[in-house]
Amino acid sequence: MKIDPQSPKDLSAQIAGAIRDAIVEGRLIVDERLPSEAEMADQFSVSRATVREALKRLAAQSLIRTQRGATGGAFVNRLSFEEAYGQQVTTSTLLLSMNAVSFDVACEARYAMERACAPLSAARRSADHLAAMRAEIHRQRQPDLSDEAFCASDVAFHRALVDGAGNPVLSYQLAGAVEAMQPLMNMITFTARSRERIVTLHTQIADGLEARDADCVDRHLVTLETYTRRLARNVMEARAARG
Amino acid sequence: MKIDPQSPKDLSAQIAGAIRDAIVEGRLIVDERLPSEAEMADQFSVSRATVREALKRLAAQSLIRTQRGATGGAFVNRLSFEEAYGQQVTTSTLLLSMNAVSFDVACEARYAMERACAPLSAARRSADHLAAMRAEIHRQRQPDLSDEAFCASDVAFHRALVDGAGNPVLSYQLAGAVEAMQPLMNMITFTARSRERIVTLHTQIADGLEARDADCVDRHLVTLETYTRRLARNVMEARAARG
DNA sequence: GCACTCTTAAATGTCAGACCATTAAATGTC
DNA sequence: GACATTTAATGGTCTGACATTTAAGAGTGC
Repeated sequence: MKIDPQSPKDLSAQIAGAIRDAIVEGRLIVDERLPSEAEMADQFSVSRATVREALKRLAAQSLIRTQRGATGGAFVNRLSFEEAYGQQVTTSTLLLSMNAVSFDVACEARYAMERACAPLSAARRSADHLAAMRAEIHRQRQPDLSDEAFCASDVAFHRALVDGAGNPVLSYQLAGAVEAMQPLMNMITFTARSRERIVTLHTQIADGLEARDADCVDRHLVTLETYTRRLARNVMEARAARG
Repeated sequence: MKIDPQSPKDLSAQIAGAIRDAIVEGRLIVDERLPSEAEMADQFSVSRATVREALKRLAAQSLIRTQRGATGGAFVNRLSFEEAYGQQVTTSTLLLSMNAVSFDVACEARYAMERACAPLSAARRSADHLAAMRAEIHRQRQPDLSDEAFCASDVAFHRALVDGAGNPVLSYQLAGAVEAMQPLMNMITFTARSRERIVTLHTQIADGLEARDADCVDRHLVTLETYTRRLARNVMEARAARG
């Protein structure tokens, strides 16, 4: 692994890139220990501080983990679905909030993906998944539930639907889409949302999954999407008229 | 923004977390300049090196960018679809390669999402998207095309299909799924793949999009998925028998 | 021989101070 | 007014030191 001291890029960025490539290409395998910071500083002919900055970059992406002490060091980290999921949510949330993505576009993407899960979930959902969804519906019926808690329960409901497909890759991919929508959803939740309507649709979706009726689930997901998008449009128009 | 010097976590991780939260919650807005490294070192009562390690963590996630010079500093970065796309691909690729995700599971997730795009793409694809797909099909017909180039063209074809839906959020989400599959696909490409069969299916898909026939596109995507998964299964079985 | 304590060494985490490189604005010069 | 020079601010890098954590080894008592 070599770096170019004349490159316009930071040395720490070059070093981080070289190590990242080695991991992606399999030259460094999971749980393998990297050389100590001092050794790498020698190898790359840079100071230890520069090596450390490179390692922090990799740690921020969960590519390595560090341990202190005698047998410590930096180790190639096995990226877990949990970690990947967290990064996915953060990235998606920022992407939506920073790029003025319209509610319509985000909503369309979310429901398109969720509908892709519906047939798989109808075929494979376990009793546990169904119970989780019923529990969230029950919670959503409590009149004294705060708006924030209702939103969180809504996310949990859809998460259970997605997990029901029994495909961890699909769950990971959809997590970002569903969770990143929550801030956008909050914009309309506090004004015009009819909880009763949503609970009814959730119940119909759960019923469809219980009967393993993919078409039924799909139909009601479409209805939910249509309702949500119309709601958002109304709120936007009302705001435009007022402002 | 405060940090706890007694916390078991690294100071640089705490500082990075505090700044990240400020960005996610909107207390720091796009293109806003952070205090200089020296000022932050004062504010947090840490050394400049520690602040720098925190900033590198944020830079690795594309949350900030830095500029040198008199009016330089660290600025909150507008996360572009391009950057998010790149991170998504890296994360997904590592996730699949490090967690022994079976080809079947990854393939199912990928085609489930791609099929979700099909109706949107059939309705909205522009002439440009169609032309891009035809061009890739033409390339795939060249007998002297290397296996790597065929794979890349395959990815480009499906990317054009997804982009045809005209939803950047969907394109971003699917990019990881499609590109992350490529290394897995390579495992079978060099042995059993029939280019003719794949080119035929690609042509039928493009025809369907040209006719704006969503069902036709979906049907042939299913066929492509089935073919791909059967191919992989055969290769695995052959390997198991040989080994 | 076993269990316990102490020492030691290796590694990361942090700090302080210095210098370099880059950049734009301020200043000077014609 | 246009151009060249200086200057100050800032990130990038280096050096050397010390603190903290951790596991292994050495020593000690029974």
